[in-house]
Amino acid sequence: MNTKHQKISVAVDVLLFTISDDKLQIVLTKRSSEPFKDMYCLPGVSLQENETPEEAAERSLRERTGLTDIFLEQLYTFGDTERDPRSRTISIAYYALTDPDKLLSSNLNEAAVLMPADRILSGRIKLAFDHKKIIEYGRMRLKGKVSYSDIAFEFVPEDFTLPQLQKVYEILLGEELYKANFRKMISPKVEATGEMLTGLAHRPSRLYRRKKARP
Amino acid sequence: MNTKHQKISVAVDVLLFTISDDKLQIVLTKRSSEPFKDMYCLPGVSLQENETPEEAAERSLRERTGLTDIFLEQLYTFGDTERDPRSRTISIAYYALTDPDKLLSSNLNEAAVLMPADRILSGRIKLAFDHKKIIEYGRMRLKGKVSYSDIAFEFVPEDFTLPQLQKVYEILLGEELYKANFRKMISPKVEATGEMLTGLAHRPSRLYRRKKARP
DNA sequence: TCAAAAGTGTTCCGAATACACCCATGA
DNA sequence: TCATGGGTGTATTCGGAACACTTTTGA
Repeated sequence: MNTKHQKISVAVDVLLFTISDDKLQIVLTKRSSEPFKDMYCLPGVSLQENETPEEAAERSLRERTGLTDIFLEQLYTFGDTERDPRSRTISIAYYALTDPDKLLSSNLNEAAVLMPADRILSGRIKLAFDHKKIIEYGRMRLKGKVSYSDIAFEFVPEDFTLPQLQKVYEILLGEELYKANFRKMISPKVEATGEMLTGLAHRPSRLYRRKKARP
Repeated sequence: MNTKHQKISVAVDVLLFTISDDKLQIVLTKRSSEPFKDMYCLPGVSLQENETPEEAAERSLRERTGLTDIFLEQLYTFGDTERDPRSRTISIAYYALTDPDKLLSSNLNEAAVLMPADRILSGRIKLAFDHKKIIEYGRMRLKGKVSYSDIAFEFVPEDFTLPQLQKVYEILLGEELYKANFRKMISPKVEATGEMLTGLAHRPSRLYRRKKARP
């Protein structure tokens, strides 16, 4: 805080993950103006003088997807000097997680779409700015966090079956898991609701709920 | 990126950890002007238009401690609206690690001091801005990373003994470790130099070096 | 009655924990 | 010769990986 006291633009971009269609998906919006007109990018806002970065991220989420009160965490701050061709802009990136039911039931802005993460990461879809880099970083973080935290629960509804939850873990980790071992690992964290999920051409599965306290 | 395109001040603050005197220590500088005149704070600079946040962090390190080429990683971006009483300023915080020998042999700026982390975290030393919060966050990250990465090596010289390295682990983790088990855990990561550290009133200890490749 | 997926008990293995002991030096 | 800390082998425990099996439904 001793050199020239410059002011620069600060964006807050949100990387909203969900899992639907057995794939990890990301919410993107289409740019309506230059630069990168008509290309997809992450939903973002410009940080206002009177709001915190987290509030800006919540605002971005609310405006684009109608979602509130979902998992939201700061990801990383991207500050390459050339990342925005208009003017020097840094981006404080956040990532958010939601189960797809919440996403579809809320009023998803017409300009927002769901895109499979694989399609973006394989480079088949080009994104504006350095947003592909942000997604790569977020994908890594997500994978890293699965094993030592409970973020996987953010992708399923309040009541879920263990096979559903196992599928979420498998998608996030990118590998198949053994059913018996997965259940042993997860069982201290969940409790049966007593309900069943029926209607499929095989044995019905119990519904579970995330266990609250840890006494 | 659709609301008012405001510009705000961006600081880059560096949390430089080292271990000396068997304690985790942090480099602080004393503020020479208002606000918070004469209080300690983290060394920081104002992000310039033509540099990345990482470059700014390196610049701050170089100016205050003369250190270059040490471990440096982005920590978190702090953006409370009231964190700087002068004007809206966000801080991109980085943390850096070094062994104390490098720190002392380099020209430590006269305004910079080493302060034990405990004294700051216990609240006995008041810091300017929200820098205590930054340190709390950095301390957590440091502790979290010890177990699943090799950051502990950053705190010892190139050649070190296993008891020295064990002490580093113990300080970072805040708990004592069993010698035999620590050695089994660490041995795949180190190789003996063949040298010994002698001169103490007990059996000399072998010197080790960090193993490079992982074939 | 059979395919399909849910659900469970048991063995196996390796890594982390705990324990017990020996070794080399300076004073 | 002994206090001090360096250094090492072995038993034990625990959790994850792997395996084998039973159960319940719709078609």
